[in-house]
Amino acid sequence: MATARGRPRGFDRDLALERLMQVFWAKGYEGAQLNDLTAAIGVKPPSFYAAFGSKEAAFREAIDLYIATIGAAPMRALDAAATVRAGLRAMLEGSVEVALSAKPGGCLLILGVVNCLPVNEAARAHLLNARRKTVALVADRLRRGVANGELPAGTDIARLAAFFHGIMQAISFQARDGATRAELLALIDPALRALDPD
Amino acid sequence: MATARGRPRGFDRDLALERLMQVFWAKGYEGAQLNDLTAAIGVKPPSFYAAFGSKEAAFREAIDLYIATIGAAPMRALDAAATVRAGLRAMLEGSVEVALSAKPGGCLLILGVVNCLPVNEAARAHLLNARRKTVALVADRLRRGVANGELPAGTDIARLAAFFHGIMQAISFQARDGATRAELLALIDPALRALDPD
DNA sequence: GCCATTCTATAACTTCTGCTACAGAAAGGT
DNA sequence: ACCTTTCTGTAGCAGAAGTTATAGAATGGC
Repeated sequence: MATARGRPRGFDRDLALERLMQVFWAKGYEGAQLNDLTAAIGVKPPSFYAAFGSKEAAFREAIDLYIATIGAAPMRALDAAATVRAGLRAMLEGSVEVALSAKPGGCLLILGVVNCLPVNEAARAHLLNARRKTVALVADRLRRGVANGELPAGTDIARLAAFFHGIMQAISFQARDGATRAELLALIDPALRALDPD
Repeated sequence: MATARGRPRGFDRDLALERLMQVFWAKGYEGAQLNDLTAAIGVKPPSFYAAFGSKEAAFREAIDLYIATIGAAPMRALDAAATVRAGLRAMLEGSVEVALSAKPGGCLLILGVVNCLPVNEAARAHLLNARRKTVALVADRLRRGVANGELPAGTDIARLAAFFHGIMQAISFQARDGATRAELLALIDPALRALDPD
């Protein structure tokens, strides 16, 4: 083990990353300015760059942290439930809680970069990739439902996965627009009708 | 009628506004830089400012034009159809066409400003207001459906209106993420299940 | 022809962006 | 004690953002 050389860092990097995540969550990638980021850590730019490399690298780390912590709960709920329907309901209810747990609300993976300058296309691509993984997890759960006979054999997995991901996007967007918990939860029942037999 | 005094404008203001709308549509409010806007008209900044006042004023005009032209078609289709179900289907299909009719896709009212700097909060508020009007139009159509007996008397109008607006948001987001026409249209049938009787 | 009026282009301004050169401070190695 | 290594704050970089002062060009009115 190489012992720590040089002057030790004056702040907790893990805690700092958590705060960076909060700032990116609240303001989006481009809306989060270096001022906001460094102020949230209580540190000057050189320390920020020494610890995280660049704004984009910090964003990627923040995204990974978000996926591992905040975003993981709804997807775990999806898998843990006994039935597909209960799993999707739990996932969507979890998404509502996530969307309300920060101001101004919504999912970082969905809202973090929507429009961006060409310079920041890489950050957008990183989020797009994360969203695709979300859809894949929903598809996996649906596939399990077909395998164990809960859903009919001819079920269009991709279509339903995209649909329920669409409901998550709607929850995020409406939370960002100031919807209440009751309003967001009210989106779930109509959506679950998509599982009804023909 | 006061006759035109002074040097006449060297470009067609209406055509220019249409091009500004296209740029805002493609890049969003903050993503559309003055460079892009003036280049799209073929004009230098002072002419832009003489004609439109400011970037934000131009955006508001572009939004109004979008609502009156592009955005009006789905809402007209909603009203023109014989039944609520057919109207909602036509509205959503129209939204798909709108979302695919420009690159990189999606609705200007939904995606034009998502994250923004505090300075640009007014532009965001302008779009938020336009979205509320969309929801109100859907609610009106649902109310007509209750009035003529097509929907049950106890129907939760606000809930369903928010839900179908959520589907429009999902269409916009997924179009922006590169979904095909078939994928976007596949969101509609599951959504219309929300109208099924209990 | 000359005036007032209005549009246009050149060129710049102010402000802010992400980022960094520099010098000093705080630690371990020897 | 001294060197190396690494973090820290001050101060400022180059570039781009939206916007505008200025001077010139093009029209109608008289």
